[in-house]
Amino acid sequence: MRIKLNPSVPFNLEVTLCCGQVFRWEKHGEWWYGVVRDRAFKARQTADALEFENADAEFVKNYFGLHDDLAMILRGISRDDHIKQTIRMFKGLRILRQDPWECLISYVCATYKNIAAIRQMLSKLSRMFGNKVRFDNMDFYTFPKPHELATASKTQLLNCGLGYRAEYVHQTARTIFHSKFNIERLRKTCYEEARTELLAFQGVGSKAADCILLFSLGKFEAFPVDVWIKRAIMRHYENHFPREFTARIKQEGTLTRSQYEKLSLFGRSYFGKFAGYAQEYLYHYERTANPSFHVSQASAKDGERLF
DNA sequence: CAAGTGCCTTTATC
DNA sequence: AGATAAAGGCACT
Repeated sequence: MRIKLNPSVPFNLEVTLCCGQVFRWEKHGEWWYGVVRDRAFKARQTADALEFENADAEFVKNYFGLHDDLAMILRGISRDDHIKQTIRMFKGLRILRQDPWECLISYVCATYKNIAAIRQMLSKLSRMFGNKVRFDNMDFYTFPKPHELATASKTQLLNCGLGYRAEYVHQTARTIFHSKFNIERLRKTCYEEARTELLAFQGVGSKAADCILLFSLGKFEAFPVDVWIKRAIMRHYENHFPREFTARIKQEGTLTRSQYEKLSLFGRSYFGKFAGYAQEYLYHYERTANPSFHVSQASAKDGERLF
């Protein structure tokens, strides 16, 4: 099956899957393979279409955010030359609609880890607690359900490389399972309210909450601030802050809660209601513009480890 | 190749 | 409010 793409609907599958918003996609040959909820499916992009198998068109459009009017969004966030530069380079990067539960656990695991390590943790978690799905003569695994992680032992979680995050995942999974918490419900609440509810979970701080809101709950004003975004702001938007503030931020390693809120609020007010899109373009630019990124991509073993 | 650094930070405590 | 420490372990330098 295929979805016809035309130039007025920009989409770039490769950039969308490689920009660091999602961790479990794998490329085998020409195709990208992913597991979303209970279904394994594959997709590839040709000159004028998005081709896919084992999913219906509406599901694919929804998952890849093809309903978002990206051209309009990009016009809206084009506030200065730097963001325009990132858009020129990565036009077609879209924010996925991930499953909120998987997204929640993913970003609890993601704290203070690099992307390669995050991929490894989530892969092990799925292999150990998820269900095997055969597709194209390969084995894939669904992401474990709340009850599957709630009943996981501490030792098993540690074996997945979670470290001190094991406790957070355990706690959060139990809370969700026992209270029958419906994360999807947060789609209908406003950004602030949904954020407050997410922050109540163990292991979810400001940064993780903003990622979950942006990547799975349709809160496009969310502007997650990690080390890369902090660097991007210091490099290109320093003059939007008092000198004393930026001086302190550059010196210290980690952001305090109030420093985080200031940077994130800047993003929301400067870029507007689709600030989250701006964040992804800035993030990907900051990571790939760093020369060491290209070196590490080139030297990485193909297939399993990376993408 | 060993040792060091950094990582899409959060929590607990003072 | 802000400062401080601790938390594993993988990947890269």
